[in-house]
Amino acid sequence: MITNIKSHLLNHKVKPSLQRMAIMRYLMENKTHPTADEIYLALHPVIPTLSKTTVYNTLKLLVEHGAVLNLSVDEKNARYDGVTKDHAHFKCLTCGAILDIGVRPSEAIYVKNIGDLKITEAQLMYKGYCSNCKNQQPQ
Amino acid sequence: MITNIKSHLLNHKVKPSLQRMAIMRYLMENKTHPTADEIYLALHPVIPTLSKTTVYNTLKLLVEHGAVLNLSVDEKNARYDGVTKDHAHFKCLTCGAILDIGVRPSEAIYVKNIGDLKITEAQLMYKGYCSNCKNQQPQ
DNA sequence: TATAAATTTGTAATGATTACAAATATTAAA
DNA sequence: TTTAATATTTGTAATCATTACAAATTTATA
Repeated sequence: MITNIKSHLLNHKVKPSLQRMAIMRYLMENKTHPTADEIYLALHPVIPTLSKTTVYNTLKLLVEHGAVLNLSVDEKNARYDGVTKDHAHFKCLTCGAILDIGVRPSEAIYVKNIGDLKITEAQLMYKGYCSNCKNQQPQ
Repeated sequence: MITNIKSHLLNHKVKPSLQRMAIMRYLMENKTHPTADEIYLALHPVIPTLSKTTVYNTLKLLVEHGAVLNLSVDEKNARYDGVTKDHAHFKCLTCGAILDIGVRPSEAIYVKNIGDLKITEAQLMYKGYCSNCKNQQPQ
């Protein structure tokens, strides 16, 4: 069951334009943690007028409004996740795939404060080898 | 007490050239998780012939040999940590400071495998507000 | 010392992201 | 509905971190 895209945006106080809905839908339907460029390449054939700047602007907007997660998993480019609920990520060191995994950082680590620090967010990032790659050498 | 730089490099099978020792020393003495550029700017006055390419090459080499950690905490540039033992990082959302904290991911999360995945590394990243910034608005 | 190998350097390219201003679409006011 | 104001999208040009590459230098070896 795919959540209603428009109401998801409205819930996050984002006005649901054509482009914004397409990008949000893409992230909700594709759990591959795509880059901005991957999103652009996928949507450009569907919305021929779409510009890459709009993809960047929209992702920034969606992240600011909490509708999308920006992952710092990739050294090269930012990656985005339409699933904002608490979860961890796994990056395969061989094929580079980034998978969602069902460990919830906020459950695993019950901290809101460490010393003087006020914690608002905990991203737990695993690296290793996925099932397809664990018998191969790293690239 | 500052660990001997040269033996640290030798332990990691890195030949201790002048430039490599200077970069390694900088990382061990400065726990600020500097970027490549910050390292270059700090060392260039001391080693006038130092080139930025050497800083990049050396950091890459040190990371490959496990002498330095590459953090994916910053969206913009890579950040490096001379402390390679298991620990977590905290990024202040106001001032951008990245602090080491004494939570050890591998202690906090006792996993070597999740499903089919073979875990070799777990980076736990906290975000929030540091003691200096927690009463201010985010930038 | 001569030669080979490793390291460092500088310049030019790459590639992700952003700045900016024009074009277009949407909304509100008259 | 037209008009004006506002928001959104677009394309181009700039920025900036990082890498490619080949020449220069240093270090190790014969």
